[in-house]
Amino acid sequence: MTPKEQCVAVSAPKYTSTFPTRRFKSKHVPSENVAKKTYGAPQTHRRLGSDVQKGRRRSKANDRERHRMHNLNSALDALRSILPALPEDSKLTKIETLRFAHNYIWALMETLRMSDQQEPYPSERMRSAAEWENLSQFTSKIKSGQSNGSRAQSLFKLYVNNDFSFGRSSNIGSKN
DNA sequence: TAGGCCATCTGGTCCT
DNA sequence: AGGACCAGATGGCCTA
Repeated sequence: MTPKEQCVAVSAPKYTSTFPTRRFKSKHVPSENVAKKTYGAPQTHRRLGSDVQKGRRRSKANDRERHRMHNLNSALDALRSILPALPEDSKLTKIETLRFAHNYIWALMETLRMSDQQEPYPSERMRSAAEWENLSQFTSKIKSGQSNGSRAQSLFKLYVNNDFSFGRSSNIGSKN
């Protein structure tokens, strides 16, 4: 098995995502014979035991870790499924999903707060009227189904790549 | 081709 | 002792 084939086999997930990926198209080939990657010599072992025992423990730990990460990904998929999405846009990355969820929750809370207090203006935490305009434009476009225009696209990116909830819409490490 | 994103393996640490 | 969690390492795929 070539290194490439080996890695593809190793990467084969046992779960199936409900979302098409934007950047990762059918790269994973389901395989029951998951090859083991070979890394450098093992470092000091805290636990004693035969190599066979250690091998079994490692294999079980790998299975658990894989399962744990699949659960984490399933939770992320569930989160994606309840977030508004642009029709032609495909799956958000993990970090985009978390940022968007963070901003979206905050926007909903801000909307509730304003309706409770009958305030026509955003809170002082909102940086500017333009910022509020962006937020309300985006939510209204989502609600009206007009979320496929270029304006909506740019607003969507604004939501995904910025953090609105700390008084300033700080860019939080996005490359965009 | 470089950089981003991902799945997986791995060893260490903490908890039950 | 064993499981959960975490971060680093590794290498493949995809896009700009």
